[in-house]
Amino acid sequence: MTTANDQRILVVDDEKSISELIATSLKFVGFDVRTAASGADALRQAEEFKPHALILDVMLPDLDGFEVCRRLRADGQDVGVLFLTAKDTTEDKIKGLTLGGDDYVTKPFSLEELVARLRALLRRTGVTEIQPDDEVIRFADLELNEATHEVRRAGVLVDLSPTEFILLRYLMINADRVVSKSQILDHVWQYDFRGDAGIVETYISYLRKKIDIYEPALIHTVRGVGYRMRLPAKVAQ
Amino acid sequence: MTTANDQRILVVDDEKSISELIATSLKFVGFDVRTAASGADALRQAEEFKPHALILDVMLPDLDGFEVCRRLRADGQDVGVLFLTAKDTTEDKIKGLTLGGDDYVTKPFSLEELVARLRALLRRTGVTEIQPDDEVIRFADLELNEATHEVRRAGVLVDLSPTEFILLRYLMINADRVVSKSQILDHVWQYDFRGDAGIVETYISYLRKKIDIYEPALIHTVRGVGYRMRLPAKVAQ
DNA sequence: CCCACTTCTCAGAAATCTCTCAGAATAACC
DNA sequence: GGTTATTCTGAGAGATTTCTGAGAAGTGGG
Repeated sequence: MTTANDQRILVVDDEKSISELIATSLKFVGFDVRTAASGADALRQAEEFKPHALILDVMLPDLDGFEVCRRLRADGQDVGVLFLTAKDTTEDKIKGLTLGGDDYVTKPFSLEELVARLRALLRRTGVTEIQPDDEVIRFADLELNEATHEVRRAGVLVDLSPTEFILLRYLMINADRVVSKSQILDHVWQYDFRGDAGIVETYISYLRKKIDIYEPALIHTVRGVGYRMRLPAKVAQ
Repeated sequence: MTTANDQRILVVDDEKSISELIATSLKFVGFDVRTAASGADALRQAEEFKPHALILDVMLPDLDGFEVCRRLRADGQDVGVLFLTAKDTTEDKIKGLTLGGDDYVTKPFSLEELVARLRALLRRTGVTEIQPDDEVIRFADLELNEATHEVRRAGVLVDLSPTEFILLRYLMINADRVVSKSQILDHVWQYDFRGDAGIVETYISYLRKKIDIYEPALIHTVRGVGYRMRLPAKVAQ
């Protein structure tokens, strides 16, 4: 399911908890990951690691992220960059980032969102072969389009809120596998969410009311374990 | 979306931030770009790079842009030139010196505007294969003509301000995809704009009052993500 | 110099989303 | 069948995002 890609990503953040969180997630979905904790370190590692993309905190102890990016490019390294910014980063700093295909995500983020954005960036910067349909995830008669943000069930447009969209994508990516409520919480919600896993139940309920009003139901509860997106048919086990 | 074209553009400006900004944008939309920081440098590079067009600041440390242009032509290089001028450059000066298919853009510019003008120039100077309808962008019953700057909805002429026009063009070029407010800001507004992304909301509102008074509405908000131009309820697929 | 137009800011209204909570429903277990 | 643990779902408070009108400031034409 998680396509083998072997693309190299360099994650740069001085908070180790953050860079490791990201690194773990990215490795899990198949990327080849390294981390750096400072701008200088990032430049050094980029040199030899030749990453396809960077995930780069703009707030670093030495050089800021923009400077790192500038130097890399000056150096001829043509990598896409996904910046991490604090929510209150002034807009003019962020300005101009989306021009070369770069993008930014504000902290705190959800891992699903980060990965989705990273994939979109890799797609744009053309490191990977263009697969036009790459932006559509399908399961049964469910269809989720990343580029247009459209979701259809049996061809009918379904309107989802941002969280519902990310949750559904997570379920679809993990189709046929059981995912626990805490897994969902960890991936779909922002990493600083302090609430209780009960919210997942609420959102599953929202989703069902929007996409499982059609037959057959696709979102199934696995009592005591979590949820699983699947078709009914399966006879045994 | 970004058509492959492989046309060579030489960007000449002594402010590195400007030439890099332009280069990044042009590369992203598929041009083959080089930069030069002085008139002499420009002449040297033009010699070997054989660009299809130049983007040329008129204010250069050594030779001014017009002189560069003159020498290139004297040298037999038949390239189109898009001049960059300060806002207070007298118009006569420019008009007198821009021959044939040349054009000029005043600083600060918006990147969408720059790219559009560059494309128009390439079209005129015939470096590229003629795409007759290239100057009219259509979506549903909306029609935007680059050459005449006319916009029609359902055949009816709609009067737009300059910013509205550029914004609408950006939305139409990206029809069916979601574009974020920062993307819009980066592409449509002048690069020195210091305000916040809220202005995009205001202009979307202006546009809606001018083009979405007709049914069906074409400009749709994707909450939490951005805007998207689309027709309603495409049934299947 | 005035007028028309445009750009941009701001702030309140409207829309929508997030999250909590608590009782109802369901499944599991004895 | 009764009991307990788990999940479902509706209601609602509060937060966030978006929309829009009003007006200040800037620009260019006549």
